[in-house]
Amino acid sequence: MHSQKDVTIYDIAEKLNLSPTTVSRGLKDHPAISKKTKKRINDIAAELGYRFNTFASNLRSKRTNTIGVIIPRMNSSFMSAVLAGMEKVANEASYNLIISQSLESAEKEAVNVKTMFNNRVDGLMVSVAYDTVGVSQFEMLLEKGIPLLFFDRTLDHPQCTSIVIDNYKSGYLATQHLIAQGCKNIIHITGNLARNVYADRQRGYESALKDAGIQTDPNNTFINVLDEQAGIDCAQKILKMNPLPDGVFVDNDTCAVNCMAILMNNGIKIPEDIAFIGFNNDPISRVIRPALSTINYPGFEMGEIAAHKLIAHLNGQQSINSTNSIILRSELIARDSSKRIK
Amino acid sequence: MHSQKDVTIYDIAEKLNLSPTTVSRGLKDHPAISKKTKKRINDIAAELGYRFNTFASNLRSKRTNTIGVIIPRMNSSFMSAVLAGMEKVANEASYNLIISQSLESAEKEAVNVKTMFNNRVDGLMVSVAYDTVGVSQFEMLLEKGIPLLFFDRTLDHPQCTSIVIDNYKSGYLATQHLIAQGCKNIIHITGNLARNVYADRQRGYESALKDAGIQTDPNNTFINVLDEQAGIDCAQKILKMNPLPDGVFVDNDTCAVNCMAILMNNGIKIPEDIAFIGFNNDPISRVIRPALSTINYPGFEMGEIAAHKLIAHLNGQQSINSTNSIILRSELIARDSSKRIK
DNA sequence: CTGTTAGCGCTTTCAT
DNA sequence: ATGAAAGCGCTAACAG
Repeated sequence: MHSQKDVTIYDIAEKLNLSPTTVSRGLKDHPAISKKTKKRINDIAAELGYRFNTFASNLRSKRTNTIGVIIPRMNSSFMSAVLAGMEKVANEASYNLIISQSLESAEKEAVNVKTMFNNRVDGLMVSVAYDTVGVSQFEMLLEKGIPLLFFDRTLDHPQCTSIVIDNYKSGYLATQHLIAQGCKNIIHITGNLARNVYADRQRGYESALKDAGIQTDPNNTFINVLDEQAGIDCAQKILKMNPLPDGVFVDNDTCAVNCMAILMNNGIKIPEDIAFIGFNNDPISRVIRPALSTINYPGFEMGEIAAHKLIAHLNGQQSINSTNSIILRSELIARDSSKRIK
Repeated sequence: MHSQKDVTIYDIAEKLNLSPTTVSRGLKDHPAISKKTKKRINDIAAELGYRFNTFASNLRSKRTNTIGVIIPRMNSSFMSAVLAGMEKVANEASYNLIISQSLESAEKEAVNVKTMFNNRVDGLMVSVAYDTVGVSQFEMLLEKGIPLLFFDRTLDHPQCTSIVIDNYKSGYLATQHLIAQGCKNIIHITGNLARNVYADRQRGYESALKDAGIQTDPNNTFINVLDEQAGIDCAQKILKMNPLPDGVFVDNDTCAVNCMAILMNNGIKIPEDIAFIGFNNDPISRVIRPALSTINYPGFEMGEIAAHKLIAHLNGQQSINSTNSIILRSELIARDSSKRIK
């Protein structure tokens, strides 16, 4: 079923009466090799159908020029933006990216870490799964000195840099905005409070209520996985409330629009009856009617900065550790779903 | 900056007075090794912080258990579903997947193919970029006997299997549905007609019109990249038409909803003035109002089947070639955006 | 059930 | 500007 024998640099060397060393250098565009020799090498390589053997190279050189990325899911425009930012920076520095998904499972995440570890990634960037607990699954990397960086959904570790937005402030601003529109009974739909992003937004939500003299109510915080079904479920839950809330802050745009759709199907007017604000500035927030107010999340920039930090570390220019963490700016985008005051 | 020396199977062997072979087998859960020895090996491995060296293994064994996937973009729910289906099947057969994006660029796609090639993927599954021309960039794989399979956006090659939906029929059904709703002046917003998916849908569109005795008009086919901006641009173009069309068939839901949003902003009523039907059954089609009629695309199933076919080939059970191509069923989902007849 | 030997294809080191 | 020698860590082939 399979291939004939592979062409190696020895085959090329033999054909040209050169050493394998010279061929290796020639193929890598090493400065010490003459232009002419390089051309001969490359011509023969093409003619013989030579292909570079990454495994032999990595085995010998003990480096892979590969950076691992583990994310919960590939499906949001936010994540696409992050990955695009990472890929841009990595490519410019001639690193490859290998990306894997935990599918929000801590277990799969641990397997992915191990695979990345065995694949000798030079460094790893992670946004942790919904239910990840502790950092022990990452210790093997740190013991070997492999730099580990968290972005968006982070874990605390003195040896790790984190790149986040100011989730506390974002939560505060979102809630404050609803209050400014006259909302007094505001629900927060959020995720696992063990995750920094949700915990910080919840704190921001609570602070904003407190600063406005509004009592916080634990029943007004809904915790779920923030997907489409969760949005639908929350809508059902809201419809049963008495009195109805007058404002809803959802930590994810996709979840928010699904929730809105069900409420509107049930005769609720948005923003008149219930004002909405989401999170992420997903493209969906712009096409839905009423357009969804949201918090802009600079994903591309986050990806760029994360990759940049990691590569700076690999080049010995800067260290990965918790003192180098970065908080990016996010901002509120007010659209029709929250505008009750004209 | 980096790590101490790596622990190898030799280190483990020495500690236990075993041969490296036995250790290698023990770590792999080889049946010929006693339970007891296996346990000793694994315990010491854990204690020493041993990590398996994929490169050495791949170099020696000349197989990687890795399947490459190249897709245009990671950002649609359709693609997520395809990848999830592939990953499920691949994992069950203990293959790893490496995924890369062409970002719709034929050039980047060719680079990705080369990288996959150098990484010795056992097989490759590709949905080609928007502007890919010819199959020459894939010839190196075929020459080495590396199986190549196309899905969704395919190329014709006798040695390659393709997994597609019936795009002709889908285009026909979508158009026929609009006609059945009373539309007589129907626009088709589609992509590069060099791509099978768009060419086939366009043929279906034309056949449906013809069968209904409606004259086809080249000006009624809009060709673009089908992203959000394209949807907006198409809306502007439609607004300038006189008379306005009464039906629009868009080959992508995301593009469709953006187009609808602009039209509605300009006072057009959907479906009363213009009926809409999209393609893919993206989640967005369900939350938008009016809900978007669309064509369901069985992405997960497509991913499963593609991976299954490729792995069957690698196991010598079945061959990858054009005679084994598969056409999956897709179906029309009628929602409010096209329902003019009650 | 366990061991010996050799070599996968490359790059590093040291030489010239 | 080029080369010789060695070895990265594993597993296949053969042996017992």
